[in-house]
Amino acid sequence: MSAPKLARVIDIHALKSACSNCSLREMCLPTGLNADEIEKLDQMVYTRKRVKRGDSVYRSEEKFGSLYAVRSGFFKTTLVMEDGRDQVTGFHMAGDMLGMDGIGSDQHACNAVALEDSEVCVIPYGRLEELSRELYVLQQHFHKVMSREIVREHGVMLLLGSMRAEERLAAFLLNLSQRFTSRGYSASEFNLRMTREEIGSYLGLKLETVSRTFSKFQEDGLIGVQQKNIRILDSEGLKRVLGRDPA
Amino acid sequence: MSAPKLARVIDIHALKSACSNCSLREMCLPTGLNADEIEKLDQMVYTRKRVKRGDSVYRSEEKFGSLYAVRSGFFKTTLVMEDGRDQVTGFHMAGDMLGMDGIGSDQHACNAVALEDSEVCVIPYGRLEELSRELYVLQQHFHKVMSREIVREHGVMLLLGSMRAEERLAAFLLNLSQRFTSRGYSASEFNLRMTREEIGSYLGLKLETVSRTFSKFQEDGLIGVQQKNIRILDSEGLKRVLGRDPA
DNA sequence: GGAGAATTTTGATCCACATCAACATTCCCA
DNA sequence: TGGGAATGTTGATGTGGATCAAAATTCTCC
Repeated sequence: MSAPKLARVIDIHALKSACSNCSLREMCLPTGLNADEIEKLDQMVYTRKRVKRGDSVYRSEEKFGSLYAVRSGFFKTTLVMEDGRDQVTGFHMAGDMLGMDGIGSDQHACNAVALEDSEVCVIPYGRLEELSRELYVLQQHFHKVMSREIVREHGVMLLLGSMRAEERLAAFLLNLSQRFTSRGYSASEFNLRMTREEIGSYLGLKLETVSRTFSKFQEDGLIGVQQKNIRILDSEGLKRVLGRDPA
Repeated sequence: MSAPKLARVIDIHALKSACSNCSLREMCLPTGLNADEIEKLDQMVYTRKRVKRGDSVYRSEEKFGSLYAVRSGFFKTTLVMEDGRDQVTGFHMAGDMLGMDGIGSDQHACNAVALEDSEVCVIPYGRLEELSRELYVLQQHFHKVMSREIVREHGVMLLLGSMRAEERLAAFLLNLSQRFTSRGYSASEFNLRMTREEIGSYLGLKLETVSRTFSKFQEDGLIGVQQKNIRILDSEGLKRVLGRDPA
C-alpha cells in the first residue's frame, strides 16, 4: 500500500450559499438559526476541497488549522505505529466531522484518507471558535459533536475489548446500516467502501476472519454478501448475535 | 460485585477561592487569566463533592448537568453491556475531567466510579458554556481537553486493536508512569489503585493474563511487583517491549 | 483481632482466531 | 480492452490468551 498523497485545495468560493442550502444542514449544522446567522456560517465555510480516492485530507503530525465536514464520499481515519502496524480508528461519511483530534496539541493525531472520491467543507478552526462565542446554538452544537465522538469511541473500545469476532462484525453492520438510514439511504442494502482488511483493522480482526464471518452470516441467512454489496436480510438476527452466549 | 451507590453531594461552598489557589491549577485550568477572570472561574466551581471508594460520580443514562474535575483520588469509567459484561474505558486521576460523554445526548454514557476515597469539583455545564463564551482562553482550554480525550481514546483503540498482551501492559505501565510524573509523583514507583481484573478489562485481557504478564516482566527485570506496588526498573526495556517483533 | 470475602498467583488444558497457503475474482489503468 | 495487481474466499494448521482449577495472600469490617 503506497502512502496516500495529499489532496490539492480547490477553492470553490464561487459556489454561493454553501451551508444555507446544503442538504446536510440538519446533519452538520445546529438548528434554530435565523437567516442572518446562517449567513455568518456561510462565511465561515468559504472553501471546499475535493479529495480523490486514496488521498488524505490531513496526515498525522501535520499542523492543525481546520476542521472538515464530509460533504460527500467516504473516509477512514488511521493511526500508524512506528513498526508499520496500522489501526483504522473510524469510518466517516457525509455529515461527519473530521479533524477534532488536532485541537488538543495543534497538530493532527491521525490520517484521514478518502476511500472514494469525496468532498469536504473546510472550516477554519479560528473562525469556528469566534463564531461559537457569538452564536450559542453553534457552540452547543459543536460541543455535542465532540462529545458524540468521545461516546462513539467508547463504543469501539467496548467492541474491541469485550466482544468476539461475530459480535464485532454484527455490531459493525448494524452501525453502518443505522448511519445509512439516518442519511436517508436504505437500511437493508448498501455498498461497503472499505476492504476486508480495513474492516478487520477497525474491528481488531484479520481480513480472513472478516471474510469467514461474512460467509457464516450468509449461510445463517442473516445477510447477503456479494463482494462489497451487503443486503441485511435479518437485522433482528444480527442483533441476537450481539450479546449472545458464546455457545 | 455489588452496584456502586451514588455519592452524596456535599456542598462545601464555604471553602473560599476554590480554583484560585488550587494546586491543580495548571492541570485543569487555562493559563494567562488575570485575577478578575480567575474570580469568575471560582464562581463557576461552587461545589465540591466527596466520593467514597466504590461510589459513583454519575451513572450511565443519568441526566447530564455537570462536568467533574478530579481534585484528588482515582476513578474508573465503565460501560456495561446488557448481558453484564463490562468494559473499563479509562482510569482518571487528579486534574482529569470527567463527564464529557454526557454533553452529546444530555445523558451520561458511562459510569464514573471512585477506586479510592476521592473528591471532585463540580462544574455546572451551563455555567461553563456561558463563561467560555466570555473568556477566550477558557473556551480554548475546554476544547483542548475534549480533543485530548478523543486522542487518548484513539490510543486505546490502537492498543486494543493491534497490540499483543505484553505490549498492552507495557503501554499501560508507561502511560501511568508518565501521568504520575506530570503530576509531580515518582515515575518509577507507584501504587495501582485498580485490581488486575480492572486492568484486564481496560486492556481487553483476562485478569490471569495480566497477572502472568506482570510476573514475566518481573522475571525479565523490567519491573518489581508486590501486589499493588509497582517499581519500574527498566523503562527503556518496557519501551522495547512495545513495537517489538512477536518473536 | 479474626473470619470470611476478595484478590492474586500459578498450573493444566482448550479454543477462537491468527497464520500460512492456494486459488478465484475483481479492479484498475496503460 | 487486456494483463497484472489488489482483493476476496476457503482450507489446513498453529498459538496466544482464555478458561478451569486450586491454593496463597491480602483486604475488610464486625
